[in-house]
Amino acid sequence: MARRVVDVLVPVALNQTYSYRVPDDADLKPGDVVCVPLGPREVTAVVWAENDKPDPRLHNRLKDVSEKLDVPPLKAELRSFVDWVANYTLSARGMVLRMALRMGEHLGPERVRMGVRLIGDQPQRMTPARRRLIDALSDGLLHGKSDVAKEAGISASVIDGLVDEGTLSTEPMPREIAAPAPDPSFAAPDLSADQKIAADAMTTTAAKGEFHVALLDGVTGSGKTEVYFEAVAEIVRRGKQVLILMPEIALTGQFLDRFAARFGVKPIEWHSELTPRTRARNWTAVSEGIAQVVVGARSALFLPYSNLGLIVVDEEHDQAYKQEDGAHYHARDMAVVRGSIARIPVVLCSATPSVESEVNARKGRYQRVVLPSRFGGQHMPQIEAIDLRHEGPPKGKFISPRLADEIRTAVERKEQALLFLNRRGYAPLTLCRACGHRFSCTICDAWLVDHRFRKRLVCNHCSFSMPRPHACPQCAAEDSLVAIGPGVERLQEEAAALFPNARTMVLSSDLIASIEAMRSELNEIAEGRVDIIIGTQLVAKGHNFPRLNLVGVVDADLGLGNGDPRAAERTFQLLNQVIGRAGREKGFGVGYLQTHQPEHPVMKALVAADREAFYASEIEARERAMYPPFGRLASLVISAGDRPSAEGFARKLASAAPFDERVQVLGPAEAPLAVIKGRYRFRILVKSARNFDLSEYLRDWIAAGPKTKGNIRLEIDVDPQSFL
DNA sequence: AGCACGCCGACT
DNA sequence: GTCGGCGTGCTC
Repeated sequence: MARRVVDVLVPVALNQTYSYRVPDDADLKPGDVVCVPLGPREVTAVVWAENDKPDPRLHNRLKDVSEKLDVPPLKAELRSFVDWVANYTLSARGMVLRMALRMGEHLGPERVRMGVRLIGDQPQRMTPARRRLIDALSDGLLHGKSDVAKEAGISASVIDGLVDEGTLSTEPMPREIAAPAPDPSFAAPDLSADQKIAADAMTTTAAKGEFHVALLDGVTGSGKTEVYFEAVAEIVRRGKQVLILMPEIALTGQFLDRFAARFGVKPIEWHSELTPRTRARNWTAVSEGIAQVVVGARSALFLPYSNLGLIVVDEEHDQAYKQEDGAHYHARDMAVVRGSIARIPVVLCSATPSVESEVNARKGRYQRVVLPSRFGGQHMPQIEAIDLRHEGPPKGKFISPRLADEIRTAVERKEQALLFLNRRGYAPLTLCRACGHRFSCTICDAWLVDHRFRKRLVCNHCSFSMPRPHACPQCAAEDSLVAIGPGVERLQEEAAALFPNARTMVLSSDLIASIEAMRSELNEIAEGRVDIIIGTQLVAKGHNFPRLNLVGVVDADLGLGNGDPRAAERTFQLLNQVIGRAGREKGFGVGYLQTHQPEHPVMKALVAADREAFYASEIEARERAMYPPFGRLASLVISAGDRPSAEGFARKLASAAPFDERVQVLGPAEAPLAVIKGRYRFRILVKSARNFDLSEYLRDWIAAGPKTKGNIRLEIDVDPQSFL
C-alpha cells in the first residue's frame, strides 16, 4: 500500500519543497517541525503541504521523515509570511524559513539540572574536600550540583561519594521560570495631557485587534516609549503577545530597565548575541506563548509567536532595519506585512519618520498619533547654522571660531558639549606630499582610514589594515605623509588644544571594547566627569546625556550629495536625532551646524525647526523623480573576481531585461565602490511605477537571463536603502 | 547552505 | 608520486 507523502520545506537555499514519505505511525500536518534526511545529513525542516499525488519520477527516491519534533507547529500565518517574504525579496524560501528556525540545537525539554541537599549524618571518613562541601550545604537547602562544586572548590566525584554514603541526596532542581509575566498594572505611568491623548488612541487601536498601522510621531524627549507601553499593556491584559522591534538591540540596556520599571519584569530578548541555550529557551517560550513580550532586533520578526497581538517598531526610520546580507529585507516593511497577514495592529514610532511612513500618514493609509512637545515642558534645542564659507576654521582645523567660543562658554558654565562627527579614526585619507600617493586598500576601492590610537591604517570595508609607515611606499620620501580631513580622534586633538582645561572623551564604535565598557563610559558622562564628548553616529542613538546642553555638528554636509536619493532624508534624521540629545533635562539646549550650504533644505528646516518644510520639499523631490514611495526601485549588483567577467555578465543581463513600459533599466554602471574585498562590482538599477509587481518582473528576467557561473555573483535588493 | 566529487598546481 | 585549492552540481 502506498504511503502518505508530504511536501517539506528544508532550510537550504532552495525555493521548492521536497517530498518525503510519512512513516505509518506518524500523524503529520502542515506546520509540523520535523527532522528529515537531506543528502548526507539530517536537517530540521517544516511540513509545508500534503501531497496526494507525488511526482512519479521520484518513485523510489523518496526518503522517510525521520522524526517529528515536540514543539508547536508553525502557524499558517507564519508560513504565509515566509512565502511572502521569499517571494517579495527573491530569496530562497528555504533561507527565509531558516530565520524562523534559528533556535539552535538545544530544542526539546529543558535539561533537568540536578541539585544536592544535605540530609544525613557526617560521613565515616572526613576529608578537607568533604568538609568544605558540607559547610557549603549547611543551610539544608537544595543547591545546584555544579554550582556547589565550584563554590566549595571540589569536583563532582566528592559529591557522588557522599551521596553513596547517604550524607547527601540528589534531586532534580525545579525548572527556572523561562519568562515571568509582565504586569500591565505594575507601575501605571503619570502621563502628561498630550501623552494621555496619544496613549488613549494607542490603546483603542490595540484593543480593536485588527490590522491597522499607527505612526506614533513625537519629538525626541516627548515620551513615545511611555505612550506605546500603554498599548503593550492593553495587549498583555488581553493575554496576547507583543513584539517590540529595536534597530540595535545591543545598545538597548536602558530600554530593558525602563520596561522593567513599568511592567515589573524584563522582557524576553531576541538578537544575534544570545547564547545557544538562551536562544533555544526563548524560542520555545515564544512558540508556547509563555513569553508575552519580546524585544528584539529585526530577526525577531520571524519567531513562531503562538498568539501575536501587536508589533511595535521603535525608531522606524532607522537604517539598521534593513538587512543587507543574505536575504535583503526591511524589517519595518515586513513588520507591516506580518501585521496584515496576522490581522493585528502595528505601531511605528519616530521623531523623524521615514518619508515612506510620512507619506502613508499624509494619505491616510496610516493613523497618525502625535506628541507635539517635550515631556515636562522642556524646549527643543535652538539651532543655528555656521556658514563655513564665511566663518570657517583656520586651514587644517575643523572647529570654527564661533563654535569654539560657544563651547568655551558652555564649559565655563559647567555644561557638557558634544562635538558630532560621523567619521571614525584620525583622518579619512593619508597622502604623500612629495608624490601625491594616496593610501588605499589593496583589495577594496577605498581609502585607508588613519587610526592613531591603534597606529594603523585601516580599511572600512574589509579587514585589511597596515601599520602607519614612516616613508612613502611609492617615492620613499621620509616624513612626507599628511593626514587629510577630520576624524573623531583628530577632533579630540584639536579640542584638547583649544580647551586645555576641559576633559574630553571620544565615543566611537571602534574604540568600544564591550557593551560593559560602553556602559561605564556613559556613566562617566552622566556623572559629569567629562566636559566635551566627541562622538560618531554611536552618540545619536538612544542614550540620555542629562547634562548635555550644546551640540556642535562639525560637518553637517557629510552624507549629503553623494548621489544617494535618500541622502537628504538620512542627514535630516541623523542631525535631528543628535541635536535632540541637547537640553533633555534643563530644556535650553543649543545646536550648531557647520555647513557649506546653509541654504540646503535640510539645513534650513533644521534651523527653522520646521519639520514640515523638510518633508514638503523632500516629498516633492521624490515625487518629481518618481523615487520611493512614488515609484519602486531594485538594485542588481554583479560581482566577480575580475573586472571583464563582472562587466560582461552585467551587460548580458541588462540586455536580457524584458521590455515593459512601466520599467526603466539603468546601467550597468560601475558600482559606487567598484572593488570590495577583491571583487569587481557593477550595478544595474531598476525603476518602476509604484503599483507594479517588481518582484515578479525581476524573477522572469533572471530566469530568462544568463546563468551565473564561475565566481560571478548576482545580488538582488528590492527596495534598496543604501546606494553604496 | 552544506557537502561530495573532480580536476589542476606545489609539496612531503 | 599525494595534498588541497576551489569550481560544479545535487540534495526528495
